[in-house]
Amino acid sequence: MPTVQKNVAPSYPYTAPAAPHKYIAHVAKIKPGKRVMVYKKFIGFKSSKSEAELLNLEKGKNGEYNGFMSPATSRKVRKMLENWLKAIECELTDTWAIDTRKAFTDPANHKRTYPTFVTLTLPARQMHDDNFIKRNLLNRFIINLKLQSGVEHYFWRAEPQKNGNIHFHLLVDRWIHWRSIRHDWNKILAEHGYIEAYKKVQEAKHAKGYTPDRKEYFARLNALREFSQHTKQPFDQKAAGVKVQAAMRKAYEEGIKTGWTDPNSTDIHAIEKVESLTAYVVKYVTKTDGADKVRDLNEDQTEEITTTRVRKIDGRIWGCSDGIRNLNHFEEAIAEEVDFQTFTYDNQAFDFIRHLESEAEKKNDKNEDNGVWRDKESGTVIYELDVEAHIILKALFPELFVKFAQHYKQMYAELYGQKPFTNVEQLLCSIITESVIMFDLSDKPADLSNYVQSTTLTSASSWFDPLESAPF
DNA sequence: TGCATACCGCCGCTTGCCAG
DNA sequence: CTGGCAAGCGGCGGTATGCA
Repeated sequence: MPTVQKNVAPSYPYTAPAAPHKYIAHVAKIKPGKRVMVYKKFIGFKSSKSEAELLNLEKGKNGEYNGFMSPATSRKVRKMLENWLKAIECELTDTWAIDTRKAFTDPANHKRTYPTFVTLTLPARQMHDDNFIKRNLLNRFIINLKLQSGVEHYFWRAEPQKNGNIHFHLLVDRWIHWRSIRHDWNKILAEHGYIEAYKKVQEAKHAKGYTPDRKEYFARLNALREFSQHTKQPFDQKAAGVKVQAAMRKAYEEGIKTGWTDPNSTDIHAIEKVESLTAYVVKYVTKTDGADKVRDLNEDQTEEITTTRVRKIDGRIWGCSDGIRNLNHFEEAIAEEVDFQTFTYDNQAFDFIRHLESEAEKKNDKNEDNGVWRDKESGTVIYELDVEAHIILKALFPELFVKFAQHYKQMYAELYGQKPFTNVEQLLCSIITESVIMFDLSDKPADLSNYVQSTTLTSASSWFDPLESAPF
């Protein structure tokens, strides 16, 4: 390996070190959703810091954490969640049938890894500081989920509510009944006085019989509207209003029945399609809370905006299990540069990008970018597709689709232990019947499922790879 | 001995900028 | 747009200490 000086960027024209120095140049990154990205990726040396950058790092030392999620962090979180949820979806839906709805409504699947999105709130005015609540309430709750419900991986996000209370969004990987969640959370709340406080407030409010709260009504209505917007479901305001009123009335009756000891302090969103869930959850948890706005303003404007933004959360604003921290998107080199000579691959990743290019050209909309974002300086291109990337892959580039699918199968195996891949056979079957190109499987055992099950999955190379035998 | 608290090291979250 | 980067620092978690 040639010695490459660290922290010294090569000047251009760059004199490449002696062979075998190389770096991968153009990489196609295929995301779980509708986005495909092509960018240059260096391997072999680190870039240096400019003086301006070093100066800024110096400045950054004095900077205080502002309590908001930075754009950089929200990107990081988005990446984590996208890939985690995709790995679970991949396992749940076997062959990635387009209709994932069935998989998510089938109770049989409730025993498997299954994403559940929970919101935890305080039913009374916050009585402890943020870190106390995270350490003693949220943490306890997560530990309980792990012990009782078999939750393995989780992600949480703390946010201020409009009323100033801290509240949490929690994403876990097991199906859990809402009643169980509410029971557990309320039990923890009771130990810290929140149930007693809630009871007092409610009894005072309804001293003269049922007195619905206007604010609560509109808050609930908005939540419903927001969810249908994100999931692209039609929204009927009247019907939603009736639904909310009924729910509030019912909540009152429940409150009376339980002596206000079982507040609706938790909320679970129904999951019908994981695609919409991912988008919804990611958008929900990576909100920057108007942090960008605050940063863009000059000093005399800042005060005005400051009064309208929600208070800052003390300490950590998000957390997750270690396992999902470093999940990566699927990427494949489409062209490789060795000593700055470009070699173009004759592979499906290359063909796929060429296909996206020609599709973009076909659109030919005036004054439109045709769903393609380009940066001429760097050569980075981002394709916004009309459908999920894997749908195109499955139909037109099966070889690449298998690699993409394997990426998530592998990810799932790493997250949830070594399990027999009972789905690989189905996966292959679906590709073989649906796609134009056939795989040559003649030198593999006839009974694929046995072969696959008897193979341990310690690394990517140790398990069945149909491409190795494919004569491309 | 068992539990609670204190301490401390290290992990990981944060920042803006830049290269690609 | 995305990923990588350095380094401060909050706080997590493991370990030492204190105390009954």
